[in-house]
Amino acid sequence: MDALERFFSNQNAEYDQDDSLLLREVAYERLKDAIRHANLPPGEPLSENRISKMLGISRTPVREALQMLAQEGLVEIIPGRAVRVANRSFRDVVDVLYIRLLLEPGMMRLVAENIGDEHVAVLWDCVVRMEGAAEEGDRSGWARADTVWHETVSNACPNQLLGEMAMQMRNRIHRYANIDHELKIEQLKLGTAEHRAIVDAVAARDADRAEQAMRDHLMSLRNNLFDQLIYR
Amino acid sequence: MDALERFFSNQNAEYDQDDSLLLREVAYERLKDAIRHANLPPGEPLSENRISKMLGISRTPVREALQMLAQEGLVEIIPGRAVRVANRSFRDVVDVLYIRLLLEPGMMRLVAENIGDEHVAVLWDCVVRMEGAAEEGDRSGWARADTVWHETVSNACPNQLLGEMAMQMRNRIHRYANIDHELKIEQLKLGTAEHRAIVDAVAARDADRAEQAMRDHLMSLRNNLFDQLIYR
DNA sequence: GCTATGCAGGTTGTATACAAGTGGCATATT
DNA sequence: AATATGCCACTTGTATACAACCTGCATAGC
Repeated sequence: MDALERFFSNQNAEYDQDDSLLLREVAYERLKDAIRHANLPPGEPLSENRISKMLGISRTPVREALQMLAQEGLVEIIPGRAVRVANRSFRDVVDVLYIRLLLEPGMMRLVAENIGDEHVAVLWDCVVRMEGAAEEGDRSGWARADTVWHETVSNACPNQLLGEMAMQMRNRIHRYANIDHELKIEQLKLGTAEHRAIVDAVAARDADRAEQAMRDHLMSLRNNLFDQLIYR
Repeated sequence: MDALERFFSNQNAEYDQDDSLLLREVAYERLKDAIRHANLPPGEPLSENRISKMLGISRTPVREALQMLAQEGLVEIIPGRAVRVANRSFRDVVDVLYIRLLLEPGMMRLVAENIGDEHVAVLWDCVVRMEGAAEEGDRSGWARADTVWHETVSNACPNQLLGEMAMQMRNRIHRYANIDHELKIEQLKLGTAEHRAIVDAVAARDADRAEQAMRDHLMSLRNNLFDQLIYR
């Protein structure tokens, strides 16, 4: 029983009621979770046969789920030979961060101009949770709040496609770097402050400031990541 | 025999040697061409069964090709009910153009800093062809040169993912608007001049100017499209 | 004339069967 | 001992079979 099998047998209960009615969606969600949370090493082979048996469904929807994940860059399909957890390089992280720096400041501008009060409230709540988690050194709690924060922003973006693309880009980086467990406490605090600055601007519906604050946040993230990734 | 069937029976010869060895790739390419060049109206139903019979392959690779196209926004899958040529709205065009305005100036900066002389030569060649086509009022010739121009830029981008995303965004708009046949001659000439300005900057490896020239080009395109789309 | 019902054809979703190819290991051979 | 060879388990790719569902139309009933 390897890591993947263990992950699925532990988490069965949670998904039993996840009836999207489309098995490929179920397989997609479960595989995505598995790759992100089961610490599957890059290069780990993903056999369609084994996965379909683990999930109790046939190969067809599993195959389709794997192809979705491939288009998102989470898995790598070597035609006719194998399917593996994507082996992202340092270069990929640099590339994705460059794209995020192009997309997300512009997204934040739209968000600031259109966000509703409920979404602002969620963002504030996330910031509060991040502050608490940073104080307690709770990295995974901080990461969860961070994820909800970014999801909220993407959902609040009136340009739906832009929101989706931003989320996809963020997911790519997080998968590779396992950022959650590598940031120092002081970096969590700094990141929290940056999020707060962004929400400040958004709550004031100040598009210029929101855009710039997001840019600052991403550049800070880039610096942190470079430090982490270069010296290890 | 409907439009789709006619398209496939006319174009069989061209693709007989397109042995990607992966039937889903073949189906993908052929469907993509069909949607873009066979004037399939938005909403046109695409039956997996019929397509697989037309292409002489089974439903499985056709299905997978359709799902790829869905992720690119070219077709729309209504789960359990139908697959149709995507019905893009005016709003989608606005959204995609906003994204292009975020991505492509930044891409142009990278291109200007890294492009090789061969690519520059191709870009010049495209501009020359566009000038000729604009003079002669040859819209489809102009569109072909324009497409090659943008493909070349995307390929010259050292950030590969960024290049791919830019191409995808451009494809979305072109499918919806059928831009080729709607632009006025004067707009072709203006567009050509804008392309020339960009290549000028790129050839001089002037990243700032290239970025701004691309931004100008896209804003001009946006204005043209709005004029076309609003008043019809 | 109008509504409801049911049947028929077609659609997608899923499961399964089959084919072709790969890789690794054990064995045989030099 | 080292290398070559052949087999076997396993992989993906494709084809096909089956089930559930939806849609539209025709018919029956009011």
